[in-house]
Amino acid sequence: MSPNIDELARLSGVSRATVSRVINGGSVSEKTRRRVEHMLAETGYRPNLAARTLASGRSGVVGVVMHVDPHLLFRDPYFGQLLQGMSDEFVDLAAGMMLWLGNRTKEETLDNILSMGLVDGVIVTAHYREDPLVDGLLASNLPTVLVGHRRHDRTASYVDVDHVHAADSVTSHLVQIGRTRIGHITGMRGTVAAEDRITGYQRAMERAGLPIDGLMVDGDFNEPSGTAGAQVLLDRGCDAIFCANDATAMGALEAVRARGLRVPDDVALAGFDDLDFAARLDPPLTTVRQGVREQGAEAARTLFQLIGDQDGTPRRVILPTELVIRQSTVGGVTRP
Amino acid sequence: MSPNIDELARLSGVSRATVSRVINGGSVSEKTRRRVEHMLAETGYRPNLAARTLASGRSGVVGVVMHVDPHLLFRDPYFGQLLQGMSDEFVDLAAGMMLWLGNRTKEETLDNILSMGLVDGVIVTAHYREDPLVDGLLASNLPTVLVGHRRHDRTASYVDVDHVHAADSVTSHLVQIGRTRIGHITGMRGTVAAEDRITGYQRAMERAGLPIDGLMVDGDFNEPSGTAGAQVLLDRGCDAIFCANDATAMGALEAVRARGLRVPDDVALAGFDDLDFAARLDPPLTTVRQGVREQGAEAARTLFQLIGDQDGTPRRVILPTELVIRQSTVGGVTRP
DNA sequence: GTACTTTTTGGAAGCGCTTCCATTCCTACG
DNA sequence: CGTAGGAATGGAAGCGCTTCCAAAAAGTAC
Repeated sequence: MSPNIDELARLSGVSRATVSRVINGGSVSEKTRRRVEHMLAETGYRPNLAARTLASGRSGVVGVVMHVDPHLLFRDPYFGQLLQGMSDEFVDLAAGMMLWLGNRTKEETLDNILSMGLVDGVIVTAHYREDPLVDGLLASNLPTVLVGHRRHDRTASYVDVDHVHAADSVTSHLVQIGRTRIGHITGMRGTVAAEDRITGYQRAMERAGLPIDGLMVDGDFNEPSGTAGAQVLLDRGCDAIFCANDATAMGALEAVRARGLRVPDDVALAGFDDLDFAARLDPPLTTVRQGVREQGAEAARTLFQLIGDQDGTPRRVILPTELVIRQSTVGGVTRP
Repeated sequence: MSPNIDELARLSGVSRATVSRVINGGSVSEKTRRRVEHMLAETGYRPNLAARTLASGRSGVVGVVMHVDPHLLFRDPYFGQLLQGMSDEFVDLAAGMMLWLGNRTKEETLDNILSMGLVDGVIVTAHYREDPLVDGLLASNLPTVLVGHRRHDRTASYVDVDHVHAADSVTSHLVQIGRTRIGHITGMRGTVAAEDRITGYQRAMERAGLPIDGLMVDGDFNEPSGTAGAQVLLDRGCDAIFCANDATAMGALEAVRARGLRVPDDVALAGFDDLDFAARLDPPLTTVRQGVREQGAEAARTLFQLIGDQDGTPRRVILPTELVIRQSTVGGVTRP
């Protein structure tokens, strides 16, 4: 169908090697370059990726692995946004993107990815502290960037935010507005995000000299767990609840409402993520903004640096977060 | 790193051709096969995809194109579910999946896909009646399956549901429960789904001899447009509203509530999609179930048939829908 | 045992590209 | 004017695999 490089060489009256140099930026005289480029445009020539990959060892295709429970995956806008951030950046970098979701066991997925060969590197979401898929990827010599990190990955490259610090700052905010019985509904235990946010919460409470016994209940990052958790915490007389994420906070809000309590007067509420809906809740939710799209884009850029470098020096990026204070904690200010 | 096929041939004491036959299922004697397979397992040999693609012209990688406004893409669970359905099936089919989202203009995306070469075929969401990306893909000789279809794609392969019929059946249901002022909040105009659902609505109304003047307002498949649309329709005295999808219905429900009206006593409400939340709404929403995951899986299978067949006979699949009647139209039945 | 099929195997030619190396062509300087 | 040195170019090898074709081996029927 499409002409091949030999045909193009013939048409432009140069050798196949020269055409390749024009395409890949080798040193070619201005005159020849112009001539070949003209022919390139004329024929609409598209290099064959397979041949190119075979010869050069680079495919220009990267993999993204989101091995997540199918029911959770796109319920939480987090993953979609992350994917979009990466996709955007890959387009800029002129790279193709392969995607693996969690259809099988992690071992099978790992095997699929490695069998595929082809990809120059992968980005993988690393949300759990223990994850054989992540371990396998790191063990293979495929350039790998984690989104989220486990403290013990000393040699891994990753992009993440400082969950401990962020959770500390939300909790401290709750302390500063005068709350003393501050509860926490955790995220899914075993995930780095959940555990680190717990650490941040505990740290802030300890510093403030406040007790935390019985004020922490397990959730799972989903709305229903927020409702259930809030019921428990309200029974225990909390005047503030820090929820592990916005979805959980939304659930908690429901429980608070159901008891006829007011937010923030009776109970202050805070979340984490700053998803779109957080600002539209009634009252608007105090939360932590972590630029999810930006994390995706940064992971993509990091992966490319990794692929570009021959020395496999790991690269770690911690992106900033921002405490966004809204009416769910500093109320009174009612919008007209 | 990994051994290549020559090394394997040497180790098993056969020719390179024979190893290839063992891997790809050519005719090989039982004895040799066993010997080679043993060596295959022993070395953990993984064929090089690029070389394979170059030699055979088949990559085993397919593309999925969801060129959708970034803000809409993963807000609506539809796309995520579709993607999961495809991904599941592709894993079964031992195929890799490349993904393109709507980061650029459709023309640029088209060019990206075609430049990539590599993919054996693509699945593309075809939601708009006019779409240069879809046109370009169909014009290229790359095997292409549409999810959703435009009536004029006579030679295209697609997977879709019968929106007209489904919308007709919801509307008829509203008629049967005795409503006479039945409004419709449309989906995003210009999309096939929106237009076809309008047609179904009109058809049912006409058959029932009911007027539709002023009872149709434009929406965009999103929640806010449901709220706005419902306000208009309530002003015009509707006693039932058929919303173009569940998200819109959720918005409409809010508007109805805000006026202190009861569902379904004062206003019956129906949606379309049967997303997870539809059953959990208060009252649970009458809607049309279209198996989105199943659509994705079916599209994947269809694409593989298309790739497998040399004759490019187009394949069209219309998946069934199901009217799911819940308390938002036949109320009174309150759950304990 | 021979002649003829049928099955199994190996040799070799590519698939379309990159890249190393040798050659040719300039340009500039002695 | 001759020649060294650098830039531009072409030739050719090779990336790892599939697949066609012919040769060898193994059956089959007489």
